[in-house]
Amino acid sequence: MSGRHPGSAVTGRVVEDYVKTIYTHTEWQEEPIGPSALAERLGLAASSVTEMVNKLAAQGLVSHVRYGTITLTPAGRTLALRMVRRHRLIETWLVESFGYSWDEVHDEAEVLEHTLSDRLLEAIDEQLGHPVHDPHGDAIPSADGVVMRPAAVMLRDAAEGFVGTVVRISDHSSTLLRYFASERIVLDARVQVISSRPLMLRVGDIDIQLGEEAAASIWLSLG
Amino acid sequence: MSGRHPGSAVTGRVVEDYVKTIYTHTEWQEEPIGPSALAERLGLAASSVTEMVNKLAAQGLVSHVRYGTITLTPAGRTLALRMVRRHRLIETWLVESFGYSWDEVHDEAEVLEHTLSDRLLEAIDEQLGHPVHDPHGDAIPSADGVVMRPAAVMLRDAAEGFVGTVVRISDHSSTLLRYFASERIVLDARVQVISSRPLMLRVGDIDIQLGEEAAASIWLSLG
DNA sequence: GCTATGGTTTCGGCATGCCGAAAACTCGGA
DNA sequence: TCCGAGTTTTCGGCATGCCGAAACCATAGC
Repeated sequence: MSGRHPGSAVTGRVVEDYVKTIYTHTEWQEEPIGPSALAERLGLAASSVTEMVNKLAAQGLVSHVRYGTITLTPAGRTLALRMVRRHRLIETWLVESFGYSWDEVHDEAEVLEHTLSDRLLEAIDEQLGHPVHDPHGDAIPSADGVVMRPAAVMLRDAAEGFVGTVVRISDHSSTLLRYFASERIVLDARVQVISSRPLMLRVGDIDIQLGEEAAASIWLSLG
Repeated sequence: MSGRHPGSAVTGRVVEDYVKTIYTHTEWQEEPIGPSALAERLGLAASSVTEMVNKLAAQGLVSHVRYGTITLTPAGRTLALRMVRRHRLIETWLVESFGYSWDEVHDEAEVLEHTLSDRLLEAIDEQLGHPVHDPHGDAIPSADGVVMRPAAVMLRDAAEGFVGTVVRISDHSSTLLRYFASERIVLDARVQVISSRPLMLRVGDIDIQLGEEAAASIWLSLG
């Protein structure tokens, strides 16, 4: 659009989604994301992603060397944190104020994170009492971009016999989320790793066997 | 877009805005809207409107004869009422639950009306106790498209000496809205028409002179 | 009845974002 | 070192919605 002078901060649904997705990929995993994984997450063709990433790079939100991975610049990270904050605050709000269950909030938050005004969002934050994590246990960055995160291990990597409380459950799959809830695997639940292969988890006095995806979806408190 | 089989109900921000604007034009005025007036209201070029109106007509939302005016079909009216309901419920909610003043809600509602899910909207309706009009006095259609509207005269058309209560204030201009508030011209205020040309209005024990635009922005109860 | 004026429509163009196919590249294994 | 499988990028295309300029129409006034 011609009405945008060069160098101005260009946002918009699409930019916001790319940047947020790039950020969340590295939130619980070290290696930066590549075009095909990003395309996968966004539900787009790889060619579309390459194209868009070039535009993001031109706007200084992302750095990307040809045939390499994609990382956020400080400006990109700031925008990403802003979007993550919005998403998680909205999820929390839907659960607290409207009785959504935590496997239902994702889609609605995905839309609203782009459309609520700052004013409304801060009013919601206020009403909620400035929560620091959402119903899944994911950290809610503060308005100025500070993230508080508890030390945690992924269940998959926890040693046999390890005892801890659940501090995070990935919201990647609604099905899994519902399953966990039905098995009493919820935030702050005390659990014990009985065995690693196959993975057996004791919750209360019940032992549950979990698969690969599940084991990569739960984080336990460390210390 | 290829993924849409012919004849399916196509919605989307743009369609929703056109249809809603066509509807609200005739809400307090009889003659149907023409392309240039519609373009004016939407902030678009007339040529863009002609184009889009053709698409709406092809989808059965609107009827339009070349060089003539634009009217809603039953399907179009249904969609329009849905959008009006959403807009006004959201405005009411922002005022009631977040302390927005009524001259501040419009822009936010303009965005959110397209993005809140039905579920969230109905939850909000519930929390508000199913209001039948918004903070300006505009009717909120019910979920099944029924509109309750009080009998009213536009202030401009009220006879000298007429006494009534304010049942509607047009939200067309924020400036005007703020002015009215400062003069105690609010919903349910009891007012008297002292003279017509120039228009003098008595509110409480104060007489206020109003201009053309103001006189076309206020409706008084009839009977 | 004719024409001028103003609203309406057509047309070519542009920007954004997406796609699939084909070309370009990387890197591990032989 | 060379090859090939798997990624990444390029390229032409498409859909949506918008614009301005030019062509078109309706009708009021003469």
